[in-house]
Amino acid sequence: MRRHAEFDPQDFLPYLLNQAAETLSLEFQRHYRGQYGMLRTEWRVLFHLGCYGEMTAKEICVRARLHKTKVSRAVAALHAKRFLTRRELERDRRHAVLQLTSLGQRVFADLSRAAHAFDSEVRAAMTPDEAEILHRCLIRIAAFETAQRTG
Amino acid sequence: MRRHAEFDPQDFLPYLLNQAAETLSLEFQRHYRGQYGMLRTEWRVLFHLGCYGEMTAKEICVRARLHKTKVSRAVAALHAKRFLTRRELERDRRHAVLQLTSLGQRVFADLSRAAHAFDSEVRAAMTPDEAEILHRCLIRIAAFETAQRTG
DNA sequence: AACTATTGGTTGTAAATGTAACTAACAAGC
DNA sequence: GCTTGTTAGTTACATTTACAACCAATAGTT
Repeated sequence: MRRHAEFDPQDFLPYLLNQAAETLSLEFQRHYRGQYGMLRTEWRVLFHLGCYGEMTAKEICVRARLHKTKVSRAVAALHAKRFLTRRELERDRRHAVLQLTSLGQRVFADLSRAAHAFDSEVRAAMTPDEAEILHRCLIRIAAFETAQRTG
Repeated sequence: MRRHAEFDPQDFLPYLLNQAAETLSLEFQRHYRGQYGMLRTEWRVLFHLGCYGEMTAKEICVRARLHKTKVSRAVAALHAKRFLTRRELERDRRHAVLQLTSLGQRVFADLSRAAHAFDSEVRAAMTPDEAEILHRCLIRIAAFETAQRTG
């Protein structure tokens, strides 16, 4: 083994980052998937609507950095579940403002609590200093290049 | 805006981690996808074979934390591209040892170089101390829970 | 040897995603 | 008013992935 080991995958930051992210995603899935039959994109959309209040699909695309087709389908699914309502603007009927229903808000509150708990659990694996540095680094990395996937 | 902002998505570690990971993945894709028409899983498998030398599909599953069906298909694709060979063990014909061809090794060398460069580019966005802490935290997070997706 | 369990790996099928093409509403220029 | 361009959002289709069932080889039990 390790014959050609020019470098260890574990030392390759993009790779490691992916492993870590996937680990957490898979773990948190069971909350929104198991309890509410939601998909990852649906959870993200709900999350944004819950955190920021009503907004249009386009705004969600930009904020959550999701492609508009993904958002479109997630919104349709959440609508079918009666988690949100869509209200067309009269001044520009292309826009539809999305808003959580009270059911949607209850679901958000529940998942939000779970998310908080999960976040704390992750943070417990490190010191406050480490957590802060991690946060800082991730913000920087996430800002690397954002152009083409917000269309 | 920010009416119900009980917490900002940006402060939620799993979420931020995902954003960062996705940003880097998408960016690095163009190397293996554009140049060699490879998929993400194919790149990962090639990467592991290149770093550690020959091994069986099962070993790749464990090391790379990929499901066996993903590995199976990636191996088939890499085989079709003549990037690797499979050699059955006589003592147990269920196992097949996988090994990069010289073509596969050249591709690995090229992508490995690109990966190194990319890694440096990411690291350039932080101090060595930060990079080390980031690395440490990610290792810990990646180890959180690994059971069910290595089968 | 026959019977069951386990393991490495593949294949079939349904669900999810990406990409491009599309519709509808608006805006600007003529 | 008509043409052209842009924007918000949807739909269609092809690619990718997930999950379960499957096959073949081996190991263990009797």
